[in-house]
Amino acid sequence: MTGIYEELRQRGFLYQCTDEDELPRLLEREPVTFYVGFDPTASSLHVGSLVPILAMVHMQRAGHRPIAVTGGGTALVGDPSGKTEMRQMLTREKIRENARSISAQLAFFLDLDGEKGLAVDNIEWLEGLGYIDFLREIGRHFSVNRMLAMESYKQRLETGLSFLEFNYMCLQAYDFVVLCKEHNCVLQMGGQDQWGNIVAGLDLVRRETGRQAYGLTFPLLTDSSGAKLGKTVAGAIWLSEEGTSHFDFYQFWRNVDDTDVGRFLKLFSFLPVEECERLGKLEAPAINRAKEILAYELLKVVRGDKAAADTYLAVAQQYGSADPEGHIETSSSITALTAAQVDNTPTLTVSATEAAAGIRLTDLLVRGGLCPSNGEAKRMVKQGGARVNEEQITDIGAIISAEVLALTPIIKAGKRRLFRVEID
RNA sequence: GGCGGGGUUCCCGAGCGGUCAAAGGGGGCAGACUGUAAAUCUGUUGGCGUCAGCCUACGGUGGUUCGAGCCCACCCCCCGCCA
Repeated sequence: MTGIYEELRQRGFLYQCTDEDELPRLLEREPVTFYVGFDPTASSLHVGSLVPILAMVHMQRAGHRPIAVTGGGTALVGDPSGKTEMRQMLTREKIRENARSISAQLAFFLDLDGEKGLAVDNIEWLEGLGYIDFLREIGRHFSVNRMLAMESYKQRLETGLSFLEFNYMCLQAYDFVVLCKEHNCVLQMGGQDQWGNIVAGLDLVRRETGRQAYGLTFPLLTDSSGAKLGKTVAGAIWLSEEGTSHFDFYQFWRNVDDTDVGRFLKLFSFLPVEECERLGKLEAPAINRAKEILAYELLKVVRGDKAAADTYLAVAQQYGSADPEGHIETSSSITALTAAQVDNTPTLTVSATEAAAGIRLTDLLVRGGLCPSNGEAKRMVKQGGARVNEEQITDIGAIISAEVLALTPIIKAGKRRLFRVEID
């Protein structure tokens, strides 16, 4: 059996490690308590956080103990690492609220009940810090000269960096010390932009406790065009269902670039590495099966088995399946799903009275959430992007009659987005 | 605190006082081609409206003008140099 470190490496989770020789050995030798920090800057995590989350899941499965730290304290300061400019300051209430919901989301992926893992918020120990005490005990270990030379500040030294943000690194380093003392935590993991903060943390741990700690970073997740994954104009792809519907979440992964399939399967599914690689290398139309598997497995991990099955079947019903005969081999449970009649298509319900009068197509597009405004709906129709039960309609004034509505028609905007209209 | 340079639509960025909802690029969306992919080409990209009309936008507030992103005053914020 391969070790967890090797497993993570093969799956593409590793970017940098502070000690490539010793850490793998430590991980094989004993259960290690490690931590990953999450910024409560939004009320939900988005797909960008999947890399750290899945890394934690793999680690926990291998017997190690994760600490999910929400940065309710550090978010009051704001991490300047890798950012071009200072982020909008959030209110304390908002941060607390965000921290709570993020913490709850993490508990969906990980066992954080205390024994096998735990969840903490660094506000717990940061809030009560006295300024003078902190400067004398912690501040004295930091060299401003060295901090200024760090990569994470480089960009900000050009555009501007406030003293507030400059302190961020010290606080995060202090987190590590606290976690090490209280919970015996000796490993911190994070995105590659966290390297500077993590290294500062290990240094401080050594100075304060004399213990050897480790750090490990994940690669920044980008799609093949180099753009950060999961941010679209419509907004990020969220992990929560309120933020992004099952259907949209599925479609997002179903439409990734061919060249990303294998990489994403390795990172986000629990299918064997060799299988991920084989699926990612499929040619021409067969690659679409790999994308279905990717979307299905992702949805399974993030939203659960039922959501994944229902959504896959609903989409298959609309678009067909890429491999109906089952020629492509996979260990994914997707193979068990065939021709069921579950329908998870997004649905817009309209009242019987308005249906009787007929409803304008543009109104339906807006109400169904496919277009943000009336103007955009008209544009969509005019350009031929709108379809009602596969029939293209280009008249912007078109009214969908009561007879058509009675058929619970599928309204489409473009090829990928759609919903069904039902009469109440 | 002093001097200088800036704040424009999702982002970058252009913008003679009228013809500016605002050039150009990026991104997005749609169409064609495809494989619900990529590349390419085309169209489109503030809101409302029974489309040739109205409303809201060019950091904020007032002002000058028949008329102001475009001129003036004050204020706020950002950047650079100096203290």
